[in-house]
Amino acid sequence: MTNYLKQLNQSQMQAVSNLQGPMMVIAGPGSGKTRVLTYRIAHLIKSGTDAFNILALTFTNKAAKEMRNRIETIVESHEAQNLWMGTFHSVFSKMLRIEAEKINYTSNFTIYDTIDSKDLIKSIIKEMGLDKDIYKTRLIQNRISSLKNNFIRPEDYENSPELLQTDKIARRTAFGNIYQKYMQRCFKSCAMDFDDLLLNTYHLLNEFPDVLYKYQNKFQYILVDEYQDTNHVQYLIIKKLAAMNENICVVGDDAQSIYSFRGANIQNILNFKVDYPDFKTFKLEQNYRSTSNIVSLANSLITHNKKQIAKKVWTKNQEGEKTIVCKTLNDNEEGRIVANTIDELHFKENANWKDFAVLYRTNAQSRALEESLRKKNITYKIYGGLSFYARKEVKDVLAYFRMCINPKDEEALKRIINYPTRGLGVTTLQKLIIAANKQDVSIWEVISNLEKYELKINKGTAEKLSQFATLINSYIVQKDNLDAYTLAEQIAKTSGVFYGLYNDKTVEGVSRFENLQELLNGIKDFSEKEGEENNTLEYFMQDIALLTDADNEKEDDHNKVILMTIHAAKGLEFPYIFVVGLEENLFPSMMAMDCREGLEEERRLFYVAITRAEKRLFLSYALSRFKWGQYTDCEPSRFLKELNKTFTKQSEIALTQKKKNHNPYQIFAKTKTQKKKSNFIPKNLKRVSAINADVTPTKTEHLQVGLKVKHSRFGSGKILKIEGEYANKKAIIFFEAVGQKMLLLKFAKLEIEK
DNA sequence: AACAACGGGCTTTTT
DNA sequence: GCCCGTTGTT
Repeated sequence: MTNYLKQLNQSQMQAVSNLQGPMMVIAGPGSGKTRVLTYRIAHLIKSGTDAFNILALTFTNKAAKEMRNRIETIVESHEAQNLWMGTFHSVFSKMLRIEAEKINYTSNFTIYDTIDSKDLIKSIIKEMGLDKDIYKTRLIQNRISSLKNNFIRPEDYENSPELLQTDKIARRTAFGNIYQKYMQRCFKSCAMDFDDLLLNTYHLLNEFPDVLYKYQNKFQYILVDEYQDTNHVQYLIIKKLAAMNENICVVGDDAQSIYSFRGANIQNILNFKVDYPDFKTFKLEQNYRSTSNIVSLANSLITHNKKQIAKKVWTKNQEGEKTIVCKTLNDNEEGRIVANTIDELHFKENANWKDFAVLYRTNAQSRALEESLRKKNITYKIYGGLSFYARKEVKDVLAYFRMCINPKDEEALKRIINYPTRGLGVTTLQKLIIAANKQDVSIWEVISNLEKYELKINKGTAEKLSQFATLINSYIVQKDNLDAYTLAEQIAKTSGVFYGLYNDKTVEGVSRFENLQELLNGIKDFSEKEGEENNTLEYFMQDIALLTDADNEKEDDHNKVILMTIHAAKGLEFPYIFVVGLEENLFPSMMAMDCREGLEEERRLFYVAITRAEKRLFLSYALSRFKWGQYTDCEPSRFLKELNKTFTKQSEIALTQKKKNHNPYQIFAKTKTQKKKSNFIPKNLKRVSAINADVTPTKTEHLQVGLKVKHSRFGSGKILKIEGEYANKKAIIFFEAVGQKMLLLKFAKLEIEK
């Protein structure tokens, strides 16, 4: 047995070493799921499998990257670079670029992001002369996406009386028409949206037996992470690919399924049993992440779900502190308390900023938190929200790049045809679109051959259009000869975009210009990093198309408090977790509450949130929250009642909002014992917190410079200096083990050594 | 074509 | 409250 296998427990070991045949690993939170996946892949490679023959599908690109690095370390070779590993979207877009011709695409196809696809749907609705209040873009977009994820194409839709009836009732009879037109327009633009990447992959494997055969042979071993969050099309793809060898290993946790809105389907777990009757199941139930209090708390919550696979998550870890549940007046106070507690823990427990994460249900909640953190000078980073590449100015420049890689890209063209202004306004664009639709060609085709398409435009406009075409063509000619940065810089400057933004001296304008600079810097890094073969703009665009903010981490972001939605926190872990906004209609969300499935998913989401915590967990809710421009009263979340009270501690609220010099530390908890013990602290300096509630403050009177002391964590040390008074009394101590530290004495629990 | 003024809707969650 | 899109004005 090789050395690296010794680092696994028995169930992990079994899951890693069972290489052949279909298998499912049910892995509780913190049970070493990623470990199993990485070691399993490493073990496959070590056992002689060619990395080229392994397909590993992960939930995020970041996870794939980290796993690849870890595998490389274990197998001690660069073999891991040959793995096909990444998200469904990135792996299959790679496959689609190779096989594009088969499905009548070209390999330079554009990937439309949500904004592109929204814009396209909007213009289709407008062109069709439909009422935009009945045909709401967002709704249509979601419906199209959901149909695609369930492998219902426009023709399937038209053949489904059920679906037709739904839209008939909603008076959206033109939906099928929109759906069809949307698909056609994407195709004509040589573009795929996120869902198309999956849909077309399945289409490719389904319609072309030779392609299927090729990849079935190639992927002798298939691994799927977060299997509980795969959707129907993803399921179909995996099933196809695995059909020949049946060496498929899926890993997941039904209790952590939180993406049903994206088409994720627990049914896939049940289907697995039908498709591979002789499959093996492995359960990873020992939690290595959290204290036993946190594990027990999470277990007490999830038992309220009816639908789940039986398993018992347990831990050998120490008991730890109880979870604190905190009632607050409003969202601002909630933010303030979170910020204060983080600040205090940062100091008291010598924690790094990056050890903290604040999790919330909706992105909108980040605002109050941000304000509080900023006031306390706590360095933080928000994940989610508007991604860098989604910013208008960035998208505008990228549209030029997209045009020179794929000039058929309609959404890119619409963005830049009159940016910067060149006298080609809406009227001209409308004429172009009508002509293009009529002849079933791309807009670019029309612009490139104006005389052929008999447009009713005047000579001046025709001249401007041909100038525009010449400009784009001049970029296209250069695209294969120049590296990404040189070309990008040239486009930015010669198109006039660069100077347009440069001359805008408003606050927003300056910020936009900075973003453009940042984009160019990013491209520069890319050009320098990649080899000469791969440093073209085309490769850069492929690289960024499927990136999320999480993949885009900057160096200086590494030690910051993290703010994100619970969805974004999936798969992550932090020593200190704050879950905020535990209120009815917010968490559980209003949208999800009316059906059992929805509510159970919200509960799983809360389960995910709780189980992110390693050491300490804080839950809070507000009595009032600023919503839609006014304060709304809130009720505590039903989930709080479901938690077993043995593992929580209610923090008493002192509604001191109106008091002058009110110190929020007092709010977090003021237990009765605390009041007694803290008598010697003058009132105005009383700084007490819940996290500290049952700690007796050190008698600081006897401490003086030169004394030898002992600290519970840092060991023996010598006091170098004492400063501050009363509760703020601090000592600089030199510890033999860890060096010099400044400690606030009331927290430090120092013992005097003789 | 560009800008100001106004009104409506919005909050789930994301590749 | 804020963003977005629409309308009206020059």
